[in-house]
Amino acid sequence: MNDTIEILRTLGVQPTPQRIAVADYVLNTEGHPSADEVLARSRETCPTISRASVYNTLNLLVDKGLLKAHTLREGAVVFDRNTERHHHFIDEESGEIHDIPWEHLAVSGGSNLADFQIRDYQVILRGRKKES
Amino acid sequence: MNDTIEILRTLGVQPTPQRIAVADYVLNTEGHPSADEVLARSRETCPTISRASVYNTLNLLVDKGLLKAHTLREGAVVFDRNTERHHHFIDEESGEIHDIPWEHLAVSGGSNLADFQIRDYQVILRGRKKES
DNA sequence: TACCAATGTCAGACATAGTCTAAACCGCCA
DNA sequence: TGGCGGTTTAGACTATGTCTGACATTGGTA
Repeated sequence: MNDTIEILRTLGVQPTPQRIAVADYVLNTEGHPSADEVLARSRETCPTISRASVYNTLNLLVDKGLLKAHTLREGAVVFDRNTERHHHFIDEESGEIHDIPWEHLAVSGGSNLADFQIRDYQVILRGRKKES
Repeated sequence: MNDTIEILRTLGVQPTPQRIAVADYVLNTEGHPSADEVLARSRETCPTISRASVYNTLNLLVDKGLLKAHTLREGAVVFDRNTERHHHFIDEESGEIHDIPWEHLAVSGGSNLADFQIRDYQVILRGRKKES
């Protein structure tokens, strides 16, 4: 919470209660929430926050590089506090999205893609998470 | 066109003018059109077709396995007549989506993912297509 | 302290993707 | 002719996301 305020200040962003509520949740979750989920969670600590402020803050954090937006789900963008390169596993039953560390998979054969300048890539896996 | 009618019949689907217009376009394009693009193109041959019929037909073709739906673009699902396994390259300037043949890339390291039952996967590449 | 400009927030309007519904329509068969 | 499925249609509806213009808050300056 105090950390969150500090982070916002470091970015040169005024730490308003609304921004703190959004950042505090979204930067401290392992999940991949949609804007709607962020809105709901932010209202727990800042009940009057509006949809517009949530979108503003999320887009701000993406611009500042603290957050990544992925279009992994149908219908809604999800936000990911993990900004390092990584892959994604999507559980087709629960809809849950799990991060897969970059080192866990290797992609080879890029030399076949001479026509393309590749700036970024990731593997998207789908299936079911085993009970654990 | 006659082929398209035959394909629909084989699926046990009544070949109506609307379905023919949709299928004829979407099964014969190399691109990755959104529902909206399919609507516009279908109206060239069937001017009265409605949005609902386009969605109905597209979903029908997906159910029947003739088409795949991908959430690669923000805001809209795209349809892909290529139902074989393959990867995707997304041109970040033009937004164009290109198919990458399955054999052109290899993904290794799946043994690190013991917690997951993987049913399907693909590599998503982003960057710029070189002039050719 | 008082003021002002800049910055933020808010509700609601708007745009767009997609689904659903109820009525009309069509081809077929009696 | 009349009826019966299956199909299409316009429009209502939902949801995600952006935009706008009014209002609130903040920080700086005197």
